Amino acid sequence: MNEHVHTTSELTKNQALVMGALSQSDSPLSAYTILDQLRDDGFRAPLQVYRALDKLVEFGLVHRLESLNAFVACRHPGCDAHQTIAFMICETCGQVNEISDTSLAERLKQLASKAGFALKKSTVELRGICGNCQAA
Amino acid sequence: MNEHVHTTSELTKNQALVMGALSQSDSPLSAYTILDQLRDDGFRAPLQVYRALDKLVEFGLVHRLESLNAFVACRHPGCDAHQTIAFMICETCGQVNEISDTSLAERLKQLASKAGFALKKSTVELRGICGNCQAA
DNA sequence: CATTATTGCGTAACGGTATAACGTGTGCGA
DNA sequence: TCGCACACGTTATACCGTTACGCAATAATG
Repeated sequence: MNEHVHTTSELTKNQALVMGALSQSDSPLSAYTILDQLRDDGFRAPLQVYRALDKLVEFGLVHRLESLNAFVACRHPGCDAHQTIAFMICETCGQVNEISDTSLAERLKQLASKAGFALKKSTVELRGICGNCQAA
Repeated sequence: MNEHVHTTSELTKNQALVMGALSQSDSPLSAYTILDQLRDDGFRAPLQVYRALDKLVEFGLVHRLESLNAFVACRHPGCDAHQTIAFMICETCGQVNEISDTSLAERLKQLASKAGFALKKSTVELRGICGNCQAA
C-alpha cells in the first residue's frame, strides 16, 4: 500500500520507451503512432503500447485525450496533485495546453454533489485555435 | 442561409430512424449498436448510421459522448441555446445526465480568453456513480 | 426547359482504436 | 520450494470510423 510518486527511473523498459516517445513529441500521439515509432525498439503489437500507456496514465505521467483518442505526456512535474485538468487543444497546430484551475474544479464538484453524483473523474477538453495560430 | 430550428418532422428517413433509436434508449448507444437495431429497417453499413448521426449532431438533436464513443438524444427541447453542456455519466447504470450551467460556461470562456485561445467547442464529461446506484 | 450544383443514399473496402485469451519468464515472500 | 504478482510477447478478434465509388432526387440558375 505504499503510495509512490513514480518517476521515470522506476519505469519498466516498455513504459520508458513509450514515455520517451510522448515526451519528445510536441503534440499528442495515438497509440498506433507510438507503436510505429517504437518498431525499431522491438515493439510488435498494440498491446505493448496500451499496457504501458495504462500504467503511465495510472502514475499520472500521461494524460489521455478522449476527444482525440490520443495521449500526451503531462507537462506538470508533480501532476498527481491536480485532480481536475482541462485541456485546450488547438485544431490548427495540434498543440495541447494543460490547465489546472481550482474554481473550475470547485464548480464541477458542486454540480456533481448537487445532483447526488459521486464524481470519480472529470474530462474537460476545449477545442479551438491557439494564440499563435490565430496570429499566423 | 435560412437558419432552421430542425424538428423531427424535417428529418430524412434514415435520420428519423436513428433519432428514434436514440430517443427510445435510456442510455447512450454506439453507432454499431444503432446499426444492429436498424437492420430490419434496411440498414446495412456503418456509414448509413454515421451520416445520420453527423446531421443530428449538427441539428443539435443528438450529442456525442467523446469518452464513450457513443451518442445520446438531447434531453432539452430547444437545445440549440445551451452552448456549453456537461454530462454526468454513471459508470454503473450507464445513464447520462445533461446539465447546462452558466457559471461553468463562463469560467471556460475566461480560461480560454486568458490564454488567447479562440474557443470553438467544449467537452465536459463527468464520470462517477449516480444517486440511484449509490443507494442500491 | 435544360443545366448544374447540392444533398441524400447504398455498397464495398479499408484503416484506426482497443481488448481478449493465450502462454512465458522473473522476482519475491510465505 | 511453492505460489503469487507482475511485466512481457503473440495471435486473433472486436469495435469505431472513413474513403471512395456511383446513383437518384431535389433545388437553384440560366
